Order: sequence, then C-alpha cells, then structure tokens
Amino acid sequence: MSSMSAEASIPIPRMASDERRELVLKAATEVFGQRGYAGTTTDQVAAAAGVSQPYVVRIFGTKEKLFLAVLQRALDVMMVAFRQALSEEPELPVSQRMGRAYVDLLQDRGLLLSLMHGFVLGADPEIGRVARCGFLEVYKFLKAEAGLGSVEAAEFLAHGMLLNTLVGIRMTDEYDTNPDAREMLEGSLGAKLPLLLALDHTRTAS
Amino acid sequence: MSSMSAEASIPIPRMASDERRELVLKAATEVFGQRGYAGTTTDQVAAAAGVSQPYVVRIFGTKEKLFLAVLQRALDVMMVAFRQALSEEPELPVSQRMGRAYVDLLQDRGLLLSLMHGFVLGADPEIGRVARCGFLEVYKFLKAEAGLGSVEAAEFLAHGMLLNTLVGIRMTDEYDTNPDAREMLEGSLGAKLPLLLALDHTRTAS
DNA sequence: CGGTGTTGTAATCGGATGATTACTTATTCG
DNA sequence: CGAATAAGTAATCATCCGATTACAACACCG
Repeated sequence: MSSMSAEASIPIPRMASDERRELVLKAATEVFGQRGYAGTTTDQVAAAAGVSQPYVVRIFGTKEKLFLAVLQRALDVMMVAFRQALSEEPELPVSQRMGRAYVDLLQDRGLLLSLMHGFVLGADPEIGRVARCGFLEVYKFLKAEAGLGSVEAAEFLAHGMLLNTLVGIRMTDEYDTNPDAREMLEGSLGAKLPLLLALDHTRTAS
Repeated sequence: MSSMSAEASIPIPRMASDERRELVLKAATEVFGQRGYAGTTTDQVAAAAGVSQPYVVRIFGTKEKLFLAVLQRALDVMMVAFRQALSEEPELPVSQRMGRAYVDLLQDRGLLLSLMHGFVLGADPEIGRVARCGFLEVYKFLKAEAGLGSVEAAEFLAHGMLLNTLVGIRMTDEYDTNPDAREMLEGSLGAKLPLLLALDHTRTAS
C-alpha cells in the first residue's frame, strides 16, 4: 500500500533544458512584442511559458539577457527565412520573394515587434549594440546576397519598418470600420494585405 | 534690519502653470524618446525638467496621462510643421517639402522617438487609441491637403518610419567607423543625411 | 496688512518586480 | 539500488517607483 501514494501523484513531465529554453524564448518573444522590454515582467513571460518566474531568470541570468536572446533569435530566424526565400521560386523577382518572406515572419508572433522594440532602444548600451549589428547584417545581406542596390535596400527596409509600425499600432483593428485605415493598409501593403488580415482572424478565432 | 534675512534668501522664481506644464512636457518628450514609456520614471522626467517628482505627477495626474500628453503634443507639432511646409516655398515639389519638414522635427529632441514608442504600443488601450488616431490623421492630411495618392502617402510614411528607426537605433554612431552603416544611411536619407548628422554634433558639442 | 489661492517640495507609503535562497522531485548512470 | 546531477518551485528579499499627504513659500487681492 505504500506505493499507492506514489501512483496517486501523476508524475510531472520534465523537459530537456534546450527545449525548455526554446519554449520560454518563444513565449518571451510574444510578450516582449506586445509590451516592450521595460513593460514586460519576467512573471508574465513565465506565465506565458507555463513555468515559474524564478526559473526563467535562472535560465537566462537576467531579464536583459533574456531580451537580448529574444532579439538574437529573431534576427537568426529572419536571416534563415530570407536565405530560404532566395533559394526558392527563382522565377519570381527577388524583391517579391523577400517581401513575402518578411510578411511570413508575422506567423512567429511578436518576432517583428520584439525587434522593433529593440530598434528604438538604441540608447541602451547592450540592446543598442545587438540591434545595430543585426540591422546592419540584414542590410549587408540585401546587398551582397539578394543583389539589391543601396537605394533598393533602403526601400525594402523602409517598407519593412512601415509594416512593423502598422502591426504594432494595430491598424488592422480599424480595417472593418474605418475607410481611411482600410485605404492606407491597401496602399501600404498591396497584395500582402490579406496575409496580415488573416493573422488577426486566427487570433480572434482561437 | 529685519528685512536682511529676507534679502539673504534668494527668492525662488515661480512660473505660470502653463509655462511649467510646457517645460515638463518638453523634458518628458526627451526622456520618453530615449527610454520608452515603461522604461521612463517620473523621477527622470522631473530631474530633466528641474522640478520635483511629485509635481510632475500632480500636473498630469498619472504617468500614463503624461505620456498621452507627450504623444498629443508631438502629433500637434508635426501637423503644424507639415501645414507650414505646404504653405511655404511653393516652387519645390510637395514630397520634398514634406520630407524636409519631417527631418526638421528631429530638432525637437525625442519627438519622433516618443511617437515611435507610442506606435509600437498599440496593444495598450489608451496609448493605442491615440497612436492610431494620430497616425490616421497624418495619412488623411497627406491625401487631402498635400494631394498625395494612397501609394505615395504610404511611401512617405515608410520612409518616415525608417528614419525613426535609424534614429532610434542610433545608426549614426557608426557613420564614421562602419562603411556599411555609412552606405546605408546615404542610401536611406540621400540629401537629408547631413541634417541628421548635424544633430549628433550639436549634442556632442554641447 | 492679512487671508486666500497657487506654486512647489519633503517625506513617506504601498505595491510591483527582478533576483536569491533553499528546497523538492525526477532522471541518469555506475 | 543509490548516489549524483539536473529540472523545477515556493518563499522571500531588497529595491524601485508611482502616488499620496502634509507642509512651505510666494503672489494676488480686498
């Protein structure tokens, strides 16, 4: 009978630290994307990841290191997506493939917004360094691998920053009710607008 | 001789509440622009404005209301600048005048960055409302008053968001040492780059 | 004068939050 | 097995920060 108590308590599944780290990183990306670096608490990240608050700080050391890891992961994911987009569907123009790959990054919730939050915190020594380095990495890729000129690359980046802003400001919330918002979204995104609108539906429908 | 003690203590200059409010608002714009909404303390704003911390919260009620006032002021200043740019130098093309007016807003330290911080906090009910409304106001102006088409307006906004990002990420810090950064800044800003570089010099020289 | 409203501060409070410590439970391996 | 290692948490701490309160000094006005 002494074994009954052991059977009554369901064994809590453990996880390899690598998997757990990745899981927390994804959860942190979502929360940081919505609330920004300073506006996010380690407790909110922990809740989103389904672990305790002390555990997320033990995995990453400090909240700042966690945010830096989120930024680095976002940049890595982006570069992988860009390189894959370059290698596929060679019949389409480069700019179109890159734009499509960029919009597809919205599937990874909070990824582009976490980056954006990092970009506007350039005054912070650590965050600024990673942000500048990552931004320049993208620019170098656009020129050296995607074959864009410096003005074309700037144009691509400009549209990317506008997309980030429109997502961050939640302009799609006004799409159904505000004709101006609708028109602006269409003028800004063109054929890529449906991809953005579809995202909101998956969120509200879940 | 009883008046001597009164003469010894230098009378502290008072200020009309309107002036003081404006002064705090400008100081808050600078600090919020550098550190974001959640990353800024009311104490930092107070120090920048040269008043006590309880006073800045008494003027505005709460920190959030202060940030909303900063956003509203930034939007107002921007619209005034745009309208003035439209009415002056009619020999130049509209887009050039608007772009120039936008870059000139960098003179008001933190103004564009505070806006940017507001834009990426669209998930916040209050901040999001003001940010969306202000952004749409600009778009409507570009179409109705500046006479741009929806795609041209989006193009203008895109370059604005890229400028905001480059300022926020402090890309100009790398201008002298990093050839890639130099090239990207030139490709992004073109003739407006000197205006941006001049700003940093005024800051480091002060 | 003197009293009344306004500008402004010092002191302090209470809640939030990042981090630390100590402990528990599972897994791995000789 | 059983000891060692790793995954994970509960409890708690110390600090920060927005807000409140109570008070001080000055201006205006009768």
